[in-house]
Parts: sequence; structure tokens; C-alpha cells
Amino acid sequence: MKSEPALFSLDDLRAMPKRTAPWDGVRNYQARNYMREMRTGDLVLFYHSNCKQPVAVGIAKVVREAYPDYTAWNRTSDHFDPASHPEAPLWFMVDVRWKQAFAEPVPLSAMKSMPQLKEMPLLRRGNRLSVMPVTREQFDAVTARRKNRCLPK
DNA sequence: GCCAACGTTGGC
DNA sequence: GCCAACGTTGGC
Repeated sequence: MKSEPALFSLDDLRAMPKRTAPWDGVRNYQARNYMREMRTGDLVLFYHSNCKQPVAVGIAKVVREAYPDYTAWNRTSDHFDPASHPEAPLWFMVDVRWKQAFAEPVPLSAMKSMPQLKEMPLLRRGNRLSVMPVTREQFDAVTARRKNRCLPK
């Protein structure tokens, strides 16, 4: 899951009550569909986008499965969408809980150089989705990488 | 700040 | 249903 650290960082998630927050504001159908596939207990790679150094910063966990994103019904919300209604919700969100911050974040540039991540949707050219699937192998490769970052090439 | 890539909108 | 115009994303 991507977030702009200036708006909502992994530290911000950690500072929330119960270290938990709803992943609101997703207004893309594909990203929404990926969220609806998420299950309680699924682990999340937390990625900081649109900042000086884009990085995977840590891990969160899904603690509530998809439910209607009520910010879409709030006229004063930045994410207001008149097409969504309480009786027929258009947008959904999950709740995620902070789990871990990497001692050393894994930069996008490092991920690009890892052959195991060649197929990772995050690295696909022109991708703009804020929520994307990660395979177990990709997840393990990223989380292992932060321990091995000082190994010679 | 630039710009490529992509999704959405809306006229036809 | 096509597609040009537009807005947004996000790396660089």
C-alpha cells in the first residue's frame, strides 16, 4: 500500500489509537478491488511515494476486511464522491495496523535491482495504483533485503 | 518543475 | 462505442 509520507506516513499510522487506521480515500476501481480481496491477518508492505526517496518503510497488517468508505458520503471530505451512497456504497476501505518499521527502509531503486521483484506490480512501468498485490516471495525478498543491504554485490 | 503514463469524462 | 481532452500520479 502506498502513501505519501507528507499526508500519512508509517509513523502517523503508529501514532494512531491502537496503531490502527482505515485506509480511506481510495478512488480507483482496481485498487478498490484489490482491497476487497484482502483478508484479516494479511501483511502489508507500507510504501512511501511521491517524496524525495520513495521507499518501502515497514509492515502493517489488515485487521478489518473491506467495508464502505464513509468519507465518500461526507460533502466536506476531500474524498467526497456524490456517486456513492450509504445504501449503495461505491468505495471501500480496510483497516490496517502498524506492525513494524524497517531499521533501514528499502528504496525503490534497490527494489528495481532485485531480480526476484522483476514481476512486482509496484515496479511496473507507469503504474499508478495505490494498492497492489505482493506475492509471498516478493514480500520475503523485500523484508530480507533490509538485513542484507551491506553485502557486496 | 518536467513529463510520461494512465484513468476518467463527455461530446459526438 | 470511440476517442480527444483533461486531471492526476509519481519518479526523476
